[in-house]
Amino acid sequence: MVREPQEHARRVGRPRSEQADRAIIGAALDLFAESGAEGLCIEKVAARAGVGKATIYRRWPGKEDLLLDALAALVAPLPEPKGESVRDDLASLVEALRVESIDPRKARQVALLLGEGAQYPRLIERYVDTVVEPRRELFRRVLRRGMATGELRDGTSIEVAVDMLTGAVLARSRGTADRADRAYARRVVDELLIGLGSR
Amino acid sequence: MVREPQEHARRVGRPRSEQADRAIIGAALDLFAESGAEGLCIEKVAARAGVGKATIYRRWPGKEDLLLDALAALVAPLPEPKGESVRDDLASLVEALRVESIDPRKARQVALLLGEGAQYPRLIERYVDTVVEPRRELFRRVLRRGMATGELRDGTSIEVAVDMLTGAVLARSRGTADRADRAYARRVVDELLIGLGSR
Amino acid sequence: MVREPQEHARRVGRPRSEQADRAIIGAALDLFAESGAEGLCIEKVAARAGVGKATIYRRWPGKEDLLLDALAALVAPLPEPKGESVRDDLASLVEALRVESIDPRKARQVALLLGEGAQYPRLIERYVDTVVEPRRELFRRVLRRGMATGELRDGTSIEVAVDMLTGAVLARSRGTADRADRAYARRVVDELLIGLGSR
Amino acid sequence: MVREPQEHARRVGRPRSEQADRAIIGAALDLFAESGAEGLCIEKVAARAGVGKATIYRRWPGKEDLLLDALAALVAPLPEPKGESVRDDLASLVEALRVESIDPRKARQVALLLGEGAQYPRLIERYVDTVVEPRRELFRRVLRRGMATGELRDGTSIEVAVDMLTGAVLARSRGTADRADRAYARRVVDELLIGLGSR
DNA sequence: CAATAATCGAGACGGTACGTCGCGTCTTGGG
DNA sequence: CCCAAGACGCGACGTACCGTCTCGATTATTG
Repeated sequence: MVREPQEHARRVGRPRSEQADRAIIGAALDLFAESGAEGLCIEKVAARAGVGKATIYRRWPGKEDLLLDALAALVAPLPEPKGESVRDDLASLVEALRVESIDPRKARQVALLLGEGAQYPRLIERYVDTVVEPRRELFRRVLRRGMATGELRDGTSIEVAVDMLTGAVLARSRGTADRADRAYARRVVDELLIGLGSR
Repeated sequence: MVREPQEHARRVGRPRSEQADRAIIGAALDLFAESGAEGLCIEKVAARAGVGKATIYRRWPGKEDLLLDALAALVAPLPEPKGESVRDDLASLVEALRVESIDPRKARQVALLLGEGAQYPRLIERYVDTVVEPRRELFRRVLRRGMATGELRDGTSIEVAVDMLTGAVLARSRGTADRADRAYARRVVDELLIGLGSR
Repeated sequence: MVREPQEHARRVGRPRSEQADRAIIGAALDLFAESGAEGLCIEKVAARAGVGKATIYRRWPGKEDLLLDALAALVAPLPEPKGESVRDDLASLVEALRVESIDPRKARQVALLLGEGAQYPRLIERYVDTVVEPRRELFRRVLRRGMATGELRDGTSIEVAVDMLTGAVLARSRGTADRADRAYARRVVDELLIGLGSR
Repeated sequence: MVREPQEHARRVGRPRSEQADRAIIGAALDLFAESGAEGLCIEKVAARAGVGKATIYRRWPGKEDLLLDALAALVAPLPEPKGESVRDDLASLVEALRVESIDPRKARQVALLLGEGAQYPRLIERYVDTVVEPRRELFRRVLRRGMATGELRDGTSIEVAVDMLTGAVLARSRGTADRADRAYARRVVDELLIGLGSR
């Protein structure tokens, strides 16, 4: 007899409706886009999704959790580095972050997690695992490759470099004026590669 | 006619109680520290401060505004650069940011403003003016001085450098693991000064 | 100085709105009349009364309590006995009960109290004190007068007689067929006065 | 073609489980006894009976119907009159009613039907047919026998007499104080037989 | 010094959303 | 066709806060 390949035993009872899943996530994203995190309330999500409130609470314990899952559906993968030039690859990654940071939905997503992390450590942990870490790993791979090919100086701290590259976009996204433009990514990468120090 | 030396005309009637002001701010900070922005509600602030709700609404239009004022009371000035070495000055500024970022109250403050900015542009604007900009200016002054003294390479982009220095701390403050340690600030500054590129 | 005639110290804060009181009771009676105890829900009462739910819950702990107070507004006093003939007086009291028992609202009121008494002993107690007992006392006074004037036999048990007179109406009000008619009250009184036994 | 002797055509497929029937009725009675009609809900009945909700709805259209059937299981037949003395027979019937009325489950049963009758006329009708009428008929038979044997006065109204005898117990069961005691039944019967009037 | 006027605490007001519970129906896989 | 399990849309529950609005009682300034 063949072992059951599924991780969990098949649940008894009526299975959850995937259509309801989709309707809820869709309604949540709509409402979030229209009126932000404050304006998102379970009652309206349920009404717009054509779903009972209990159907939502059966899946998520509260609105933050729902919102997180909904926003996760928005996470677009960063572009795969082309592998030709470390400078170009880093710039295209930073540029992708910059483009995302202009979307106010992404900004709120980051803030939600950054701010409520202390209250919902489980959520932030999952977000870091599924979103932040894979993206940092992309940067790391490029940086390691650069050190291997000699494009980058030996002995550089990869983690610190990742912090500066991704953090620059975060720092710029605060405030409404002086938004980063298309040239921003390249300038960040160049400054970091060349170094501020005189030689 | 004599010019009124005060900004606003002197009001008749009973003046507002400064004791109430202090009690409200104190209660708001307590509650924010205990349960975060979500857990902070005017009714609890009023109850804890021993104050009527109207006394709060007479001063602030809503909870965000109250919260912002309360949090502003927490903003500590960054250390004044000593002016000896650009490398040391930058490191001490970054270190001050890092220390702040460990305080969950500060993390929430940043996040609240970063995330709800789109909904409350007036608030974020004021925050940027009164908190963010003065701090960036400190970094700028050190960087300009470095370029003047020759410690820093000419032609570097000051704004981009500020982004990377301050953003690195932001990037690190996401997630709970791999918290930045005391040596972090110096490493960030050194990597940036030396540059990642090989030469 | 004159003693304060009010039983309780004047409450601080905004006093409760008597208009809200009336609107709530009115809406509750309307809904009860339309759809019975099952159909009466606080949410609808609030909506029809143009009142927040909290305004109701501030006054009554739940729907039973509200309903009881609302129904108490329906209690009409029994007719005062004329004092001429015991037979006539009893008949007119029984007739008043019979007329009431035809009103389905009264029937439900009785049933609510009779049935849920075990769950809400406080309520049934108050109902008995304010409604049942005063009415029984009316019967008792007539019966005592009859014994004093010689219209009634000495040694009769007043409580038992009250039970039979009022209970007959209760017994008849069960079921929909064979409703008691106008002559019913007199027949009950006559049968009881004459006695069933042959002599 | 052979006539089907059973009332309903024999159904194909798996027959209904009699064990489920019993478990449901038992659970319903338990819950009714514990928390009254309000506290009885199908979900709890199903859970306690170890039965799916559909299994209940396959048998009864709603909770009232289930409750009625469950309560019918509680109806004990009144004692058969011995036929020796009308006075004794009536007293034993009234006494049986009195004993029943002390059981709070019976009181609620009566109230449920008395009060919700207007909303569920089908139910009250069936209850009157199957429970009330047979009991009244017992009283009637005794009273008719009494008139035949001369123990009772000719011309008495049997229906009115039944109302008074059974209603007295109803009237007494309202309120918690002054519960009827063992001697109550005999006193009711005697007062009625002798009559209140002086002679 | 009395009148005026804004503030104070308390708490009720009409609302909105919360998260829970129960309804009666429907949908699984299995007997 | 029945069964246990449990999800479904629905709607009422009772609670918590929102921001506003009276209350009677306190202060200051003004006439």
